[in-house]
Amino acid sequence: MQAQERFVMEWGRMSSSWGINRTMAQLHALLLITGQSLTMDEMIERLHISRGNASMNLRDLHEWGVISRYRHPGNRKDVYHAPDDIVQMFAHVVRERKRREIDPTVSAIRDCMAMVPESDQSQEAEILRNRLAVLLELFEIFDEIFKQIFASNESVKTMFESFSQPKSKTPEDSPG
Amino acid sequence: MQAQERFVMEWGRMSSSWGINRTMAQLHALLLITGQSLTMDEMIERLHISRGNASMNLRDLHEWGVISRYRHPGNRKDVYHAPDDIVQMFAHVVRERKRREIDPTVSAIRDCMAMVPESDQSQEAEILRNRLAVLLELFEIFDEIFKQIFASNESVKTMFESFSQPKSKTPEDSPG
DNA sequence: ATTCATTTTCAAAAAACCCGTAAAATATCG
DNA sequence: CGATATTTTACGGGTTTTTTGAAAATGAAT
Repeated sequence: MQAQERFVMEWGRMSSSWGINRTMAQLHALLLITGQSLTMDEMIERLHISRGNASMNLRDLHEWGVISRYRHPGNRKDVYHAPDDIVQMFAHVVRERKRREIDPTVSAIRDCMAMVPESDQSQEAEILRNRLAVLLELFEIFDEIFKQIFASNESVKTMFESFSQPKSKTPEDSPG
Repeated sequence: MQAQERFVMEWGRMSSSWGINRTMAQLHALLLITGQSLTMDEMIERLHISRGNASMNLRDLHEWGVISRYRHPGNRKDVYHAPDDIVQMFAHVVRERKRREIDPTVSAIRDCMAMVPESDQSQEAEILRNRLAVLLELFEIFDEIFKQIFASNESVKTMFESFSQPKSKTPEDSPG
């Protein structure tokens, strides 16, 4: 399937701009776009990567909560699967990145604010205080917007429909 | 100023998670948080970086449109300055990343869709079509939301106030 | 308990990325 | 123009990140 391959390549190419390694992005893309349950061996073969690389990145993807791992009874091999709801998956990634990357930075900004003595009325200090405050507010706003958008499954659907022109939808298979 | 230093370090640390190199993030942070016009030499000294490194990353920041470069009459040295409106700056960065990173990916996804023959009614093809469509819609939604949020200076301000509790604001200096 | 299939770990190799140096280019002044 | 100040470019080496491959660990089946 030529189109699948193309997508996997593109996803891998794009990943570096966002601080994600190529293999992880490609594994994710593969599961996402095929909708199938795949074994590590199948993915190793399709992506031409080593066993160790696959193992580590699949673990990371699992820790990120964007893929799941099953084992069919009577079969020793694990199979990996991406959830069918891509919108939810997206929301999940954003939530996770916030937790891991934004929240620590917000803490750090608060620390910075605490490091400027109240008594310091210099212009330098005033500017610093102001800019830190604006950044904090910005982060809060994005958090708020995100919460409103992805508050629940329902609202995502609503959003989804109100923002986009309805297009033809096709049914999908389910895990397993 | 201890707090400035701390912020610069934090911004540099965070950058790697987002595909931005440390020096570029630190230069940006420095200009952003001090609100001052600084020369390359001043920044080189504060960040302990080389001339070449500073030059290249300042150029990149300028190409990204997040800093400006002036030269005061009778002075040979360039000075660099970050715009005072941090919210606008943020909007600008998002817009730019969309243009550079998202748009090409959206094109690629369209290409992928075009690669699946209409005639192919296999489940594999249906799923692929569906998922690509969902991704496209997602990108469109985010685009739409972003446009609505940052449609104009005014709406940003409105947003800004409606989403966050009003806090004490301090005046700032202007470029020069 | 042993074997066999599979996954995980980790040290080392490879690749990608970043940065400093110094030479080249550009700009300003006399 | 020539001298001086400053910025830019090129590239070699250093650092970090990613990937490999093989050994160790796991765990299911006999």
